[in-house]
Amino acid sequence: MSKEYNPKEIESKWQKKWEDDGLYQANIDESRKKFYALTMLPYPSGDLHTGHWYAIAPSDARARFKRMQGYNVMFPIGFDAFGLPAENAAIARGIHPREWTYKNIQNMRSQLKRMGTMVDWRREMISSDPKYYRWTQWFFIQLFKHDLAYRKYSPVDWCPQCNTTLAREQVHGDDRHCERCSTPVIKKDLEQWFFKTTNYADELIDFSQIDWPDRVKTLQTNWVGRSEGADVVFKTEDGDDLTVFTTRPDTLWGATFMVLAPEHLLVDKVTTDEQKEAVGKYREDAILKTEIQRASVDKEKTGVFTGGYAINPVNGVRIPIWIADYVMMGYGFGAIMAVPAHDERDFAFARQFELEIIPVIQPEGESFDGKTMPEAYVGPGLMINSAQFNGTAVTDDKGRKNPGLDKVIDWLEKEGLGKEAISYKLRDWLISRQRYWGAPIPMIYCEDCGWNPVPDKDLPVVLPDDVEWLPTGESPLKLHPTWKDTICPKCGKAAIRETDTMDTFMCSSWYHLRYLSPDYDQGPFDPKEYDYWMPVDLYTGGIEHATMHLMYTRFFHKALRDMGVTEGHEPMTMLRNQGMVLGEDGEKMSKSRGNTVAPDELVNKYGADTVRSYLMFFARWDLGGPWNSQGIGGTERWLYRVWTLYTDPAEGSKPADGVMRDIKRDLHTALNNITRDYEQVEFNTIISTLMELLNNLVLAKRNGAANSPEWRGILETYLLMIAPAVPHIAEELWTEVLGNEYSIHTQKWPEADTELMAVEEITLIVQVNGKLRDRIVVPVDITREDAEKTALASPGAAPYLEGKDIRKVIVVPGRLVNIVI
RNA sequence: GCCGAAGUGGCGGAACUGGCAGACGCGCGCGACUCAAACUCGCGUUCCCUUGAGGAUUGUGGGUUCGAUUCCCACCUUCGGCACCA
Repeated sequence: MSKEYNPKEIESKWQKKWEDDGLYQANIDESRKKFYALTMLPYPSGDLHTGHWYAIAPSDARARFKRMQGYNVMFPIGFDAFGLPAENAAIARGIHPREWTYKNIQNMRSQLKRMGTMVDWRREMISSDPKYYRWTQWFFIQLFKHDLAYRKYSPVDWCPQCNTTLAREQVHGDDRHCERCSTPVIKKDLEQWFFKTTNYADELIDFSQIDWPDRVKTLQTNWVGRSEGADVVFKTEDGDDLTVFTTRPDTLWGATFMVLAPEHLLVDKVTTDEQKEAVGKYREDAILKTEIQRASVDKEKTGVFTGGYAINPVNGVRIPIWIADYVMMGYGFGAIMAVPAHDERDFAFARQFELEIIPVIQPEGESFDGKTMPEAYVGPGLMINSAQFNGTAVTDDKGRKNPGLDKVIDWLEKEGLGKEAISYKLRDWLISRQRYWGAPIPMIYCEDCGWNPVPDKDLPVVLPDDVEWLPTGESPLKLHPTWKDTICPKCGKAAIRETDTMDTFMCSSWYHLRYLSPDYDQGPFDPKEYDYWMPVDLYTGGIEHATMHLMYTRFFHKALRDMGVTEGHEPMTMLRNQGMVLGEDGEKMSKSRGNTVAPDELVNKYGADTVRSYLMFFARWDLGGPWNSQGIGGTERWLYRVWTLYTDPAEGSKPADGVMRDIKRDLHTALNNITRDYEQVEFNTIISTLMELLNNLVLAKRNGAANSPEWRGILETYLLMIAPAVPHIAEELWTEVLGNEYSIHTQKWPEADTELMAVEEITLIVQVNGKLRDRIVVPVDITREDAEKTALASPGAAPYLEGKDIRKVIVVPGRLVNIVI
């Protein structure tokens, strides 16, 4: 048999057979350990692009590896099918978003199948299906009933391009642009639905139960932005409470003025008649500025004195109240105590407006003078000018760990002047969207009864088909003549529906639960399936969702736990991120740049196995990198050479001396390394090890190995090793060439034999002063003494030793001898 | 400014306990095959020079060590995130 390798033919043949046989169906099997492998679901944008392949194909290889290891593996896929592009296509081209979406899904589904994945298609979910979003809506209602969803009127981020509000997480970069369309967002005052993500701030930064990349953990930790400190109650001269949050209560004695955000509620009250005009003007300017864009960091501080004064509760000192836009209404209380001696921003402000600066922390050997200090001092030291606390040590530590803070907070609490407090940058999740193509928020507003959820029996609240998709800034559902009219579920009187839809991140927060039982109608998922499959054992996807999807889904599970829906509170035990495949020019792939690589064309040209293995091989998976259209020839050649190895007749007669021993050692060493690399989700070295091993196999064959009775076993093991990465060629060679029983993908992953890995001889490295001088082949079990003797006498080292005193000889058994002179 | 990741040949990258730097692949060079080319196969390929039992070399500079890509300190560059967060 010496058939040519024809990937096109064998790939479609096996894909069909695998599907017909249901080879990859994942069913509960209590006798086997489960493994839930999950990759982030794609948005059905029309075509599967290289990024999809990069995310899915190596993840599929990893899932196949776990399957061969004996795990019952579920590797599902679905579509994140709600979202703006569908609606924009409707506006631009007059196609219904549903039609556009489902056509794309159909296309992408067949593209996905050409990849040769082990996806169990019976478990597919589509988030825009009513049978799916019925449960998205049900979850919303559960959150509402448990006080985790609420409605609030507040200034919110609005994307003028997408014509909808956004969550804080979906506003990116220093120009505060929309995550989807990159248009800078503006502020609007609107009443919107929020989820109480802030309830879980502390839990969200606890990663003790999960194995996630440090990068993601850091991003989420920074996003939550926990600060420890104290709330301190100042009084205005009128006697109103003016509470501030501070991380530095130890510097309270150095507070020489206060600053309110321009929007702060007390501004009007504290402002004196003389200052009214200036304050009013500043406020107007500040509000305008927020509309355009709030201040860059390095600009000069601006602000206005209100004319009012506050009393510092720790020492009774009267200090002026200013307003300035460097204080944000959205954080803490929208008001600060300013300690210019020990805060850079307050310092800059004080110098700008010639306000008093009183140092209250001083390192030993220094003597600060508020009038001459060149900058704020933020380091450790001893408290001064602070009454009974003088001499208390202040360190660099945050919160209670810092002795100065600890003592002052205790004292504040005892005196009733303030209390320990923690502040977060995390905001509640704004989920209302003024768009059509999303899950309707299942709430009804009645003049008498207020907001009530749609009764369970009326779910899903179905999206009507007959709407106009005009980008008006109002939800298209609102403009529908009848859809919003309904009756109040409480009193039965005429009422209206919520016409906004949900953020699509709501849909993707729980999709991994729907795969468990996509057709289940007694609840969002079948508890039996949940108990068996959850949690996700390995989740793979891009890092761009670190502070969006990956945070939302963790929030979701913590909320589900508190609502009694599930027990687990971490959805994904292990997370690994892939990088991005860039264009050959090193830039992000985009149609407008013309540097995209179409996976369909690659598959036509090379076959799926070559594309799969090249994606695993060409870069570190977690980093990604530029595509190289020449490089793919390397994995193509590898597979052709694999084919030749199995189909060309044996050479020579008998294996030469040591050939079989050497090739078995190579085989098992490679197996050992590949097993480890799969476990560690490091794909590039898997392929390079397989290539290297093939080179050795070719060599061994040339030296007669193919005439050994052991050769067949070696060939079988090699096929098992390549099977997860290149499933088609492995199956073809396994069944059609070796004539083994179908299917290779139900075979067991081989185990590395450590005895066969052992070597009898090693190359002893001889160094003189750490420099390589010789290599000598010696028995592996050579004694220290013999190794030393051999090294000292070695021809490479001897000349360097002549006439020198040998000070020391380091012998590392099995590795090297270092002679120090 | 703060937080994080990464810097190794012409390129992607490897080196998994501190012990042979450059595995594997691309590219390139030479050779075989061919009328010729492509494919394929074989050999070579870190750099430098005064070409040898030579020297240098993992972003830069220091340190620890018999020995450092690996550990420590300082700095530089690139990328990502946050950004007046009190």
